[in-house]
Amino acid sequence: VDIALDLSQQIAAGRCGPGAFGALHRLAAFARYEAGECVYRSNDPPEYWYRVVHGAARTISLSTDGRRHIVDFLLPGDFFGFGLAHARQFCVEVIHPATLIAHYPRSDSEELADSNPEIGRCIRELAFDSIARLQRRMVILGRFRALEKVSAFLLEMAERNRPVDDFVVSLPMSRYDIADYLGLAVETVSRALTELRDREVIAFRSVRQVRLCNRRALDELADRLSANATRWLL
Amino acid sequence: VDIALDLSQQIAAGRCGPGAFGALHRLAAFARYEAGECVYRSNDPPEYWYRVVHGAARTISLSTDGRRHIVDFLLPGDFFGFGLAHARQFCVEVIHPATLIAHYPRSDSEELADSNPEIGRCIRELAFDSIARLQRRMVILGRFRALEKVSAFLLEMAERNRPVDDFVVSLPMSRYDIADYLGLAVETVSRALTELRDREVIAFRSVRQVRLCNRRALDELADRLSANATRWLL
DNA sequence: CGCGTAGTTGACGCGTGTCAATTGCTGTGG
DNA sequence: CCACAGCAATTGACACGCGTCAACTACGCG
Repeated sequence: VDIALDLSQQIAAGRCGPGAFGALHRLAAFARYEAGECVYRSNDPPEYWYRVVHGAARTISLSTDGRRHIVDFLLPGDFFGFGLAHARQFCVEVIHPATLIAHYPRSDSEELADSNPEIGRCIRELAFDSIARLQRRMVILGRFRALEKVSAFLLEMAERNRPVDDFVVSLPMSRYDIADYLGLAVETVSRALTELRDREVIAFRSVRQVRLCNRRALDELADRLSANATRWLL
Repeated sequence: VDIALDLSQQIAAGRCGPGAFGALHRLAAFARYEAGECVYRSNDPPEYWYRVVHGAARTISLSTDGRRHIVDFLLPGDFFGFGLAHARQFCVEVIHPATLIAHYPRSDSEELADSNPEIGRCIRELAFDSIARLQRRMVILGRFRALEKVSAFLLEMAERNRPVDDFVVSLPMSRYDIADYLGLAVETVSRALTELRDREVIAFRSVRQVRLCNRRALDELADRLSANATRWLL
């Protein structure tokens, strides 16, 4: 386990000093999962907060008729397990082989957050970031056309992959997962991707490695929420 | 301003003692808005946290082509303005006449949260609840059929209206708002509602007051995420 | 009373879900 | 090494739900 790399990742990503995170990290236990394994199921007692160290996982919700919806993808650096203090609504399953996940005992972490303002602030910031990300996803899901959704998805993944490469995005999840994430059918995802390939907006290095050839076109398709919508009255 | 009512609301809804909330409340300034007014716009400096005391508002995102998407409805008791510490992505507009909103200066509140663990924990809980709510909404948006979305929406509103009445839901927002919230066309929302009325699942007391006649049917339509999906392997 | 906006209803076409067939990839065992 | 199984991914054909456009009604306000 490369804790050093791990730590620097966190510090780079967050707004917390190394000292504070050190204290939190001392609470962590690490566990390794294989693809398909369950980190927790709905209704499991909420004993831990978690963080992905390496690999990838998905947060899923199952409806009674068997349909599945993926609520979030969890990539290295992402904390999860926050929202389930009162009722766990979702399961988390690992989707990448040899995924490493840090467990933080909930009550100890809460205490630490109470006694150490820096940690407390840090957790708040993490939660707020989570909210911001979910809200952005909300907008993507609300979009109508499949091409926009898929474009936005690729940009989201590119953004969250930053440490690796800005132009080559690796997709640790299957097309089915992407479909359930975007609320589309697998076939539609596939068609959208080949459409983008034909337009030479993206290219495939392999099935799960996409190169973004024309970022600008992608941005236009995804129609990144215009931060310049300042002049709106009403 | 009925602060007493307001406080008891908070205490009932949250997991925070009255003392802690009192300290937070002493920071609050209150402002009254008319329908259509803007609480903040994207890119405004993030000076405050906010809370709806009375009335209703919407969090919206505008795309460059003019389409609008409603990210969240804000009802009495809801805190907002959390997610924008680093970049404000959304505007918040009031949709109900004479809406009252509490402003909490951000830096003061942060300090208070740092120095008072009870407040800190409280804010965390609020943020976690927010996350849970957003995740549930994510599932609704991911659903395919319009009828399911609208049913789920009605149930969500019923749940958030609890103080008023479990069976009569008042909708402070227009059909257009509902449509933009669910990622549907106005006409589709309208059709779904009349469909539900014809099936005698709901009845209209007025255009914006819905009575839930057959909660069970509504639940089935919305297919509340089965908390009983315990036996899932994979 | 007349205007404007919100809401409903109808007709129609497009996008996407569904079903089915094909191809490609990966791992396993002969 | 190849054969085969099993799954992931793609592609095509078709149906249908929902977005679009348009007309009409209902309600509130000056």
